Amino acid sequence: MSAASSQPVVTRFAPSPTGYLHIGGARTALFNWLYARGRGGKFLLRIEDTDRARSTPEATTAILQGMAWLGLDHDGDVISQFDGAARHAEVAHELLAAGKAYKCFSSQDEIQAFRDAAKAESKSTLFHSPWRDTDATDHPDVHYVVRIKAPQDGSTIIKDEVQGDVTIRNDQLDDMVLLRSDGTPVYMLAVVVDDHDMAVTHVIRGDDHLNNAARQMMIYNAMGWDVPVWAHIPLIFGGDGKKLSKRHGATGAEEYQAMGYPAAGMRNYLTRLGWSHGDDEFFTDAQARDWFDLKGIGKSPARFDFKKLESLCGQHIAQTGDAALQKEIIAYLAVSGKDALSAAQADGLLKGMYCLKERAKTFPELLDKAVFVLSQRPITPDEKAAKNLGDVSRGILKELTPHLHNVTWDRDSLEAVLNGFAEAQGTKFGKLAGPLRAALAGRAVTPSVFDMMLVLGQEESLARLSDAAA
RNA sequence: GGCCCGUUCGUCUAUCGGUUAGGACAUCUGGUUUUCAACCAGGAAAGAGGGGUUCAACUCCCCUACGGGCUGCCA
Repeated sequence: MSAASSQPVVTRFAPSPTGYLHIGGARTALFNWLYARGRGGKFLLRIEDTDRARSTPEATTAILQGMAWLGLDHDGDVISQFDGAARHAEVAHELLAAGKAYKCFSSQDEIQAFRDAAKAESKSTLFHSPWRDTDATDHPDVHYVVRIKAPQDGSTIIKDEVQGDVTIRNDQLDDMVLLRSDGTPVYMLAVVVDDHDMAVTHVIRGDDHLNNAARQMMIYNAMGWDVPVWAHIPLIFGGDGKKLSKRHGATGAEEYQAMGYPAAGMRNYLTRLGWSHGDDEFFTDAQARDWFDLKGIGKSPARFDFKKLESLCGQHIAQTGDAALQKEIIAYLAVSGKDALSAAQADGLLKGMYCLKERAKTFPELLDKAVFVLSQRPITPDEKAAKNLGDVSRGILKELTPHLHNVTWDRDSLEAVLNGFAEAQGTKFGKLAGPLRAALAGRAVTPSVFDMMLVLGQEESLARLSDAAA
């Protein structure tokens, strides 16, 4: 085991700024965050922007926003990998000086020709540079790349916390390029140098990097550096078992935010996707931090299931404090481009939150249940509600209204009055509910009639009732 | 092509050689109810296939099938 296990934990998330924060990347970030936060360690963020053609500042912003939404706060400054280019090159030169790397003068055309030929003959396409052991006096005066001298026999064992020990024969490793012919470092070098310099102890990343770990270990070994603890986690698939892509719907974190899923529910779902702690399904952030470990991560890819996400989100909404929920909903409205709430609406929403949050899985759903408190008089009933406001119903409402003028406006009194009124009419309260919903909310589906009256208050409730009865 | 990884109910998963293979989401049935949701009770539902090892295999080994990854002067 590496020396890293006895040091304070340092993890990092290292996305490429070529687009939004992919939901799979978000989970990788979450795992790193959870691991570090649960152990009093540090969670670092490094933007892998060495591919200048594809990297954009907009993408970096999108990634930062996605992480902010999910509450994944990182320690220290955001590090740009590109900024470290000189240091990366320095390491390559160090390796060159130590005879652990060499200058290769083969042109890309030559290499390509070799690979094409090898492929045609179904032979290994690993390129063996003829320059590995040539004397400097034989070097031509042309551009060259710097390649590492890969070990030629034996094997490399990746001790992975998720995948177990993975053995790769060294003859499967080629003398990979460290510095391009223009002198710039490649990614494979940059990650290793950065992870070492940042003192990263645990590398938790997608398993598409599993094989790369063996290549990267060549650099660690050549430099005499400690190898970090590896944890290569499986990717997330769409519901059909294929790699999660646009046709599955949302792939960007901000899309989930715009769809109105609460961040806490998202964290819970993403944490549980591919990781388990016995039978625990619903948990708080504090529990997640306490429980999260590498051993609990599964080895097979998991499919994204919106139904389960919603179920978990519903539970989180129900457990979140009213004021915090109101704040999150206001933020949701802003990012999803919907109309902002007026001060009165925000106030009403907060007042009604106690009964709204019990019955919504997403913010749009909650807002839909909240129309009664967000609307102003006069209330225009929708089609279904209108059916409950026929002549007979209006007559009943007209008769009922006076009974509500002198009651104490609390649940018990209201229930007593309405039930008594129903009884007097020779009917049951259930019959009254439809017209009352229509009058109070203009809808056929609403929260409890009593809750609405309580939230709206006596004056407003009576006004709406009179409006409808008129 | 070569190398590497994976495969338990529809889905996420538990199990770490001996269990009636457990839970959750979804689904079905019944109940409660003031609409919707929620809630309560119950049901159906799984070890990819084939060989070994063992008294005993979902669990260990091998092969096959299927899925995925790597094999760049991309990250």
